[in-house]
Amino acid sequence: MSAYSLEELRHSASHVMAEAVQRLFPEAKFAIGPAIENGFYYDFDLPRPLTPEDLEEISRLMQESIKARHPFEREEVSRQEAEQIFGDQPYKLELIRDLPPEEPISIYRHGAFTDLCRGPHVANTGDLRWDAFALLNTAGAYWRGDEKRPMLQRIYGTIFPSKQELKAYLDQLEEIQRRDHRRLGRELDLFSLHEEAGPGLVYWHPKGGRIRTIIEDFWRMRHYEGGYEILYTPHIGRSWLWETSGHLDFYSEGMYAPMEIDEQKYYIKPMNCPFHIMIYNTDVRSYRELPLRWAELGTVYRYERSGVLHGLLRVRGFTQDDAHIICTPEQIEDEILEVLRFSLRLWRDMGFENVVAYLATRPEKAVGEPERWEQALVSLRKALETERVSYKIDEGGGAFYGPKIDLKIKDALGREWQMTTIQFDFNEPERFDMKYTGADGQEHRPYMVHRALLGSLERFFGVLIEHYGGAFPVWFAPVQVQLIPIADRHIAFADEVLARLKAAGLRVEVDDSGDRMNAKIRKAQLQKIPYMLVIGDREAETGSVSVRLRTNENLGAMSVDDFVARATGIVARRENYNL
RNA sequence: GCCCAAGUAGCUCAGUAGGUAGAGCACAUUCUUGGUAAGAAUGAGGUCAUGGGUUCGAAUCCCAUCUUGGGCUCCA
Repeated sequence: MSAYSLEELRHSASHVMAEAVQRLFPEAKFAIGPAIENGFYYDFDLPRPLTPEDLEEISRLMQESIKARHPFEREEVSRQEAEQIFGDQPYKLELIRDLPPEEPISIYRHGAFTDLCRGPHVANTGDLRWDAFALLNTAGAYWRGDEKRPMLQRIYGTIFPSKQELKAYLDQLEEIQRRDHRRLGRELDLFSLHEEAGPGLVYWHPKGGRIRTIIEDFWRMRHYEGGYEILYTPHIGRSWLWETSGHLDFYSEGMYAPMEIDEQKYYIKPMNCPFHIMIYNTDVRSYRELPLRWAELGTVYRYERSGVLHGLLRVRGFTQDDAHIICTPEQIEDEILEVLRFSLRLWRDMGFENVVAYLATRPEKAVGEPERWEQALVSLRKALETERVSYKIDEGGGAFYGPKIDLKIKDALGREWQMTTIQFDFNEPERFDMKYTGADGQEHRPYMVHRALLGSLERFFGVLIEHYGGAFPVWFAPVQVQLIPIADRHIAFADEVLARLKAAGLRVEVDDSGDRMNAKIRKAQLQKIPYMLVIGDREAETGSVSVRLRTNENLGAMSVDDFVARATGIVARRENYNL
């Protein structure tokens, strides 16, 4: 076992990889090669694009270097020496120029390769295991992440202390692929996207629609319980609305181009807030009415750059589970706390237990009085601390119009997804001149908070699919029960069972195809249907059903009533799994 | 938007000295009525992403466009 940290292993492996690339391309220019969360990468400027064969060759050369047991040697050099050593390496020269003058410049050598590097590294390339690393893929990456600077070629790889750990990681990557929502969306017939009909626009199929309905119904129920009212607003609005909100000034790149009707420009909405504000401003508001909590499943369209679209996770048309909370300064702490609680509870109900919060504070350019920012921040921080949510501070990461909490949700594979956002808005209340009359008879500016909990239904659906690997909890499952008559003569009894299960509120289908029972089971199994009820002579005679679970467990025969009691109980308790 | 790769039947994919396309699954019809993850036969199904070009001839070579994938940048 290695005594080195993963970081040391990975950073060292990136040097070994760079050495291999240098052997393959003597004219290569080197940029940077750090260790990252799950591995390492190195960026190169190369004379031609890399091919998969190149990666194999680079792997082979790396193995050679590891087996050759080159020691890593650290040396401190003067700035002048460094500039000489890296005289033909423009990216390294740029890095050297940007190093703070007081910091010593260190270089690391192993074999014939020398790199500008702070270290630390393993003592010897032989401390890396030749069978525990893998080069994963190549990609383009801008020098210093700046899209105006040259595009370099990046190679991603990873290394672990042992072969077993590498294998576990590669297995996990495979599992991620198996759970990919784009793949499951097709296999389970949940949704589709159509390039010919417009990229980034989602089509929900009947089974996806079922799940969406369940989510929406549950969402509405919870919101009414939580003191929200539900709004419906238009999908388009005249340019006046977007000029007033400021979106045309600072967000027009993200909006679909306007259409012209009666010599007026109409824009498809990228956000719901101005519409909610229109409703607020239909009346003179009193502090007695506040807080107002107005929610909408609002479908918006945003122009996302073509390269960023990704399945359901990044789309151009989506439905936000949006809400705006409008309240007085005195109410703000309670309201924020309540939103956070409400959100955490919703996530638990959906089967997500782990959340991490990010608290984003005032950026340099911002609107709104500092006292309001301060009060907002205090209320956000207090809510997180009261609910004992671990959080990180994102200094200056707030929007120009207000501070926010973002919640990242951890899925079954430990991946974090940014879903929930709770944001103050000091911009639009000003622009739309929102007010209320206080107890003092004076006009006041209310606080307004935007919040989207699931984020967008599309994105949430994508994460939900991957979280459960398509095996949805019974209360979500589009088909909960598959009836499997063994032969045609059993269809009549199956139809009877169908009627009884439907009457009990279960989503159930009969497989009356000419397939054999084995094939019917296989189909249901692949569709990840929680319950399969086999119905043959024995069951028809005794009025029972034979219950099989998608976990491959066979519960044997039980009466239809017993099955209904069992299944409806699990649905009512919203249990995540089907046992 | 940028770099690289890819686009052949509904799906997964084969099809390189350029000679008008193939498999498995799915689908349809027929036979089979079978106790816990694939019964059998037959059949239908493709302007090889789109538009140009080279050629006697293009799925195959070249160019452009669109889309998808892996990343980068972006995500007030």
